[in-house]
Amino acid sequence: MTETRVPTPTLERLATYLRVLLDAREAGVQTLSSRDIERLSGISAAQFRKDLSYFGEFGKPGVGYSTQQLIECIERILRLDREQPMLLVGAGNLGAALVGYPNFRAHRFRIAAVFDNNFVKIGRPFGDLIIEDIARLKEVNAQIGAQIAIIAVPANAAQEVAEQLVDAGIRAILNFAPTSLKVPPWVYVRNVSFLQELAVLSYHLAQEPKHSRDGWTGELPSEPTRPASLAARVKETSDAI
Amino acid sequence: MTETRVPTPTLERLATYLRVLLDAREAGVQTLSSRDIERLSGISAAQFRKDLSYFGEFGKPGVGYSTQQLIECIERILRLDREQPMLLVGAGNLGAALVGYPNFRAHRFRIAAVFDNNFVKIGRPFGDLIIEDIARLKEVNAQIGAQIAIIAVPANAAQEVAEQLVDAGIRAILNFAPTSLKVPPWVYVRNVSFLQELAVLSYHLAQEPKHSRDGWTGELPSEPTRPASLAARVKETSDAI
DNA sequence: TAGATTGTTAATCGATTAACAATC
DNA sequence: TAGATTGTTAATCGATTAACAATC
Repeated sequence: MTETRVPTPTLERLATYLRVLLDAREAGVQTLSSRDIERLSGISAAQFRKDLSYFGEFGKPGVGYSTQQLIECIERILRLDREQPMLLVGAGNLGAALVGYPNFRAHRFRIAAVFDNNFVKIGRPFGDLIIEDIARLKEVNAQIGAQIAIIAVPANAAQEVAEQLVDAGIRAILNFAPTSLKVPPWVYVRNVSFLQELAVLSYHLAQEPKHSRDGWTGELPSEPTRPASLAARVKETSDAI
Repeated sequence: MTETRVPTPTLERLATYLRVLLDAREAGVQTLSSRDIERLSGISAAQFRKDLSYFGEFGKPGVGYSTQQLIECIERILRLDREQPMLLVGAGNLGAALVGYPNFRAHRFRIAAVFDNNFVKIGRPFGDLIIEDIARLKEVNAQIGAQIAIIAVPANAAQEVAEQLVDAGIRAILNFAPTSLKVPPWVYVRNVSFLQELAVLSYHLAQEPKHSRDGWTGELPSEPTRPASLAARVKETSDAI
């Protein structure tokens, strides 16, 4: 692991590689080449190798990468190899979706406590948890020791919440509120904005499609749809995210 | 509007500028300079001017930008100046959060129909809507004419759903399922991955904080917390996102 | 007018892609 | 060994930043 700064896009792609590798392991695949990763992820083989090169050497020339070993390496890099307790602030619809999100557990993320300032909600059950008073944030986190928090409150409350989180020892925040948080330099923030995503989609509707429909055969360039039975698919979708 | 390709980061920032401008208008501010935008958004004045330059000239040298006019221009660029019906697929927790998301309306996004394949859910109310059978997707959208759709189903069902959406005339997809969708070239996809976001946060916990705590006074570099009364704040937070 | 601020150009920075010697 | 595929270097591409003439 050299001391070069790792580009953020590289870190984001690491999570994608991991997903592909986990699928491959599930399917019993022992080894993958960078070309295989390209096919499965849509990210170029060169990009994949360059991304990994920031962290070390993980493959064998002429052979490829051991699925199992690479999974372990990426999990270690991303710190997914240990339990990661998180605080959730905001017991609304979005909070409910996050508490119920099934995929967190597989990556050892766990929402350890949920907070709100609405006295009607405090004390009520919320998934497996009980909604705590936001005023008890620091006190509760003294027990939990979470370093990651999720902000799922309205924009006008988010800055106040962020300051309380920092005071409680949080060092990384996932912010769903549409506002720019001001935090000290040792706290890392990532913003998720549904409106921003939709706005970018919306912009692209205005653009004349550069690619015409002619020539589109319905053939997918690679990785055809998995041959799942209708029954299986029905079962799979039955519980939406 | 020149024919230069607009960088995606520029489009993403446009949504941020708009948010700041709407706040400013709300506060009665008539005019803003690029420096003001920098202070309010955290995005540099040079970046802001460069971003706008892809679309035309909107300011007056020596004066700045008319809040109202710039809002209108950005809304037109992002197509937020008209009603935008959307389809939602997946009536789970996340779908519920999206249907209940209050900020969509302000930007003229509207979830016009929700679909699921779980026959237990079909026909049930979901927010203001009734959950429709996914099999009726094309039929229903023939009425609605939505061009944007949101996928909020599990990963293993997402590709199948995407194909049905494309068949129903959808041209832009916001995908919450952790999988790479294969779609024809005239369909624009954006992915939102909670796990990816958390993984990047998690990585940063491992890094030794380059910025020490020393020298942090709690003073925020700019835009101090709004002076809202406690009562006001309590009211504000009472309904989480 | 003098001061402020724009829009744009040029310089810098950073990320992606292509190519290939090393090596399994 | 011959073929395949890695890790890395150099070339390309694209986005951000800085600087400044134009202009209100």
